[in-house]
Amino acid sequence: MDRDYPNHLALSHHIAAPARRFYEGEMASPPVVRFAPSPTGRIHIGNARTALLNWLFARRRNGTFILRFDDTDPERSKAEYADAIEADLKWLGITPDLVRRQSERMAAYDEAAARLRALGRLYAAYETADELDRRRKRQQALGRPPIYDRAALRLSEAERAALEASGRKPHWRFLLEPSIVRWDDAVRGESHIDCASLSDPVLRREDGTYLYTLPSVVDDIDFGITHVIRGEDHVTNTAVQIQIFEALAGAAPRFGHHNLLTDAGGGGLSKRAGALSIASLRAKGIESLAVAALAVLVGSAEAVRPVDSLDELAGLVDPSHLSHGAARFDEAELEALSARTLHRLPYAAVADRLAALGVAGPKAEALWLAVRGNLSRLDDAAIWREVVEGEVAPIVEDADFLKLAVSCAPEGPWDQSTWGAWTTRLKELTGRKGRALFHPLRLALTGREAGPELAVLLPLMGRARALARLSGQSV
RNA sequence: GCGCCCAUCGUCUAGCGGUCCAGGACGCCGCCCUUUCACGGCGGAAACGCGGGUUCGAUCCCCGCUGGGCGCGCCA
Repeated sequence: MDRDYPNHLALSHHIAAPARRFYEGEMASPPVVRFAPSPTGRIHIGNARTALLNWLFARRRNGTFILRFDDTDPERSKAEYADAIEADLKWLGITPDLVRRQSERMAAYDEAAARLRALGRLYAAYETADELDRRRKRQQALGRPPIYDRAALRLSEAERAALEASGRKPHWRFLLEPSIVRWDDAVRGESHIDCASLSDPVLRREDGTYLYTLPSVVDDIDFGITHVIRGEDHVTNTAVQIQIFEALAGAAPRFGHHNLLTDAGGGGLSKRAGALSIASLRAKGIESLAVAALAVLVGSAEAVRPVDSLDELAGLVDPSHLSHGAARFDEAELEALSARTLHRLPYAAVADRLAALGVAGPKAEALWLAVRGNLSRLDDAAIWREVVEGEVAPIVEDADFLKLAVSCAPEGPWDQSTWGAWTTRLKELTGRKGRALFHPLRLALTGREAGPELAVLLPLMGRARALARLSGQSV
């Protein structure tokens, strides 16, 4: 890093000093990563994958995770979206160590732009957006790559003066060196991009505002980012950014580009981002732990499986174990994983959420353990609370049989062996077995076709309630 | 159109020239727990895109084709 680069914009006490060092071979100090969404909408499963990969990476290595809002586009950025994104991340279990906004750091970008200009790497260009658009289309039509021709560099002083005199304001482009930029990608290994095939990127608009590229690099430098983990839609940007990093700081952080997700049909995800928004998954009652697990495990060498915590998940995630091709994200698989996640959650992990559903008190844990294996969403625990201690309208399929069941009901108190003894007696009395024996009882006792084992439900339900329901009473 | 990346069971993948008549996970099917639905346990079916090379020998290396993802913005 340049010695003379001003340090005053760097994060001070928030981040341990060693974290400011850029990546150098094997990691010596805890990493600093960032997730940098633009607050122009809610996040979907694809964004969540990036956020989680960063968070889990930092978490496992005692690193720092920064949430950085790339809100340089004042037209589209909204504070409400930023808040919503933070809420979505929190639901996933991600709490940033630091939150920053690019809109608050204009001075730093001005300073960096001035340095690039002094270095001869930033030049004024006067084409209008329309002109550039037409030019691109013409190049495409001719079968040529749509690359900026650097006409601005060939302007004479007189031409430039005339343009300025006519009121034209320039936008500013970064002068790319025509080299092949190489880096060792944390996911994809040795990578390279030929910058001769790229346009000089516009860093600053004619109105003085910045595009994503420069602020991103400046922030990565000033915040001491050691690893940039992002989607592979950014690989081409990497070449450009490495050149800017080198111009500004002498070195670039380590990059890792994870594979992208497609929808169940194999198409790009952005089109149906709404359907797979974190908010919608949450509204459907999907477990956040399942969303997190599938988001980072799919498309990796690790088997998709339920986890008990994000820490456990962190142990399963490694950038080098991600595959390089797009992977399918199937919502049906998510729902199945969510159910399996639920089936193993200990009471302590869900006590608060259960209490909010009205499942609390001394019997709450026993109820949870009795029903969790049967749930596909946690909210359904409330149904079984109703069955066990609330009111249920029994379904009477065979009144005579139920009457017989009442007449031979064991005396209390009931325990887990009660059900077996009771049904064995009924079998002897009627010769019934299988579905004919159990189905009418389940229907009357719970009002439902399916559910947890009655042997465990019965003691929780109690003798009086059970007998009343078998008699057709709603209790 | 040009560039980058990818190509193994339905899906996510392991495989890094002989160890593969290809391993795991989910899903599916069957059996068991149970004399019910579900949960759980056990077992089974199921794949190397196509065509050329290289090699004694290709899933693994090279080329082409096909298919797919991404990029080529005064978006991020």
